Amino acid sequence: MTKPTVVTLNDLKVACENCSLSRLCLPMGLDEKDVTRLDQIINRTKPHHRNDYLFREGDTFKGIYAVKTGSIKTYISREDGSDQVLGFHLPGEIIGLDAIETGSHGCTAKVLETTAVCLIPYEKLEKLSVEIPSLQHQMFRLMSREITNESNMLILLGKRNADERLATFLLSLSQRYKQRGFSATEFNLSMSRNEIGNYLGLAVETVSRLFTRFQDEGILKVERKHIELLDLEALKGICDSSPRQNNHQNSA
Amino acid sequence: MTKPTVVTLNDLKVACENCSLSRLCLPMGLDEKDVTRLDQIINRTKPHHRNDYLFREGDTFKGIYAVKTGSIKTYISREDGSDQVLGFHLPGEIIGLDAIETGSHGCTAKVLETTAVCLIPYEKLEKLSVEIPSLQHQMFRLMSREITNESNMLILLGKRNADERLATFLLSLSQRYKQRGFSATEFNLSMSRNEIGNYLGLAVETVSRLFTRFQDEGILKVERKHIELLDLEALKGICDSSPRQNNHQNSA
DNA sequence: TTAAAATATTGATCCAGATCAATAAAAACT
DNA sequence: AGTTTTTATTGATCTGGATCAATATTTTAA
Repeated sequence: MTKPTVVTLNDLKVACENCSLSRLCLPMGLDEKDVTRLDQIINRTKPHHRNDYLFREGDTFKGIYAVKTGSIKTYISREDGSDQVLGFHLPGEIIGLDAIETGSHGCTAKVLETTAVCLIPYEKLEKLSVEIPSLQHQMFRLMSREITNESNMLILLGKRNADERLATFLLSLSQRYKQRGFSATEFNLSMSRNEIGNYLGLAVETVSRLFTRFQDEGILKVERKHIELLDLEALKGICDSSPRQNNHQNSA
Repeated sequence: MTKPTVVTLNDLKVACENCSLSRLCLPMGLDEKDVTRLDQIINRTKPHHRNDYLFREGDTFKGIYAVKTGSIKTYISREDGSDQVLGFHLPGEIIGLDAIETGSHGCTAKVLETTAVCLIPYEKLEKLSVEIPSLQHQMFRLMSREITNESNMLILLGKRNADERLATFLLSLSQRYKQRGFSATEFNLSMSRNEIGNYLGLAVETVSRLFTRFQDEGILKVERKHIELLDLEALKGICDSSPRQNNHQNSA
């Protein structure tokens, strides 16, 4: 509490130990002293604005980013102009872990709304992880979670129909907002219908029609970007409904 | 070279330093001394046979597995009996990284053909990674690569048509076999058509028809599980062909 | 060796969701 | 305020690949 270290007002605004997200973010599980050490390697910049790039495909990898406020989308472009949205990233989430192996970014990170991020320089982070076992532990956990998240998306894209995809997407946002202390049932979408469709492997028209239908069915209320989830149970029901793709593979 | 340590014949057969895969696997980038330390925590078991499980969904996470010989599939089951194959794993590849965060396995690993694996107990590995920075480095790299691989699958499932999916799959196998010193153009599929279809988000009938068509077009020769790739360039052409999904999102 | 079960192939039909098209409504410029 | 551009909605049509169905082949069991 009464640390003797001199901190400026500016530092106070941004330090991990004063950040409400630290229990979700990289500092999770670190003790006070170690958080301070981590803090010292982190670069904070002024807020980024809509359509800014945090990094682009092919950029040299400098470090991973933690979202503080706002939201980010990551996507991969193909030469023919088609994109694949890989994810939407909310406060407390980490971006850029896929670039560690190759040393350059394999996707582009674009700002969806005014957003503040922390840049954690990777080389320093790796050195510090050797010195702070709990930091290494947390890095392994974060990367492991990322792998699990992507596996879940593979199921979504490989096996689920349009209804299930959108319902799962909305519930995911709901849960993540809730974890962050926001309403689980009322929020604004920072991404367009097009981006949602792209992420979910659906055409924009399909997304639009689904929103309309879900609203007609009383499951939610949608007006432009504003969403109100009226029946979470119904949404959950949609997520794991139809038994399609009954492949008995080798049930041995 | 002339290490004074006493090793039994059995040890010799299996130690990382005598394993031809070490340049692909966990020991990559470690010096001789560190490989020996890593070796000491690794458990080797007798070969597993077709349809054995390495671990099942929900099992307590003990450690990660490195495939030595043979092949493994990982998949997630749903209560309704439908599965999603997450991957096929060849020698030198690591399985189980997704379980680090939760402490229990989120997918099942099933043996496709007689297979030898190394089990690397996770707690010991984490401790050792603090002591051996190059091991921590390699772990970060491996996990990062896993994230990249899964991103690539997301594109495949989200945006590519059936032809592109199968062509990409075959080329991936080709490259991975080549890296491991096997033929890039002739190999046996250890998985069924059903499993391929499941992995690629296609019906088994579609996979079967594609094999037939690719053969008719002179791109490959297929007989049951045996594949001969006759025209790698044609396959590559199929992988990045059609410009579908021309979404101009926000081209800002 | 034969029987039963699993796996693969091929053909016919169907449908969820893509694509095409038109309009409406916001947002961004001027 | 008006004009252009982007984004969203709704309807009509089309199609890639799923599903259904029948048969053939291979593997496993007995």
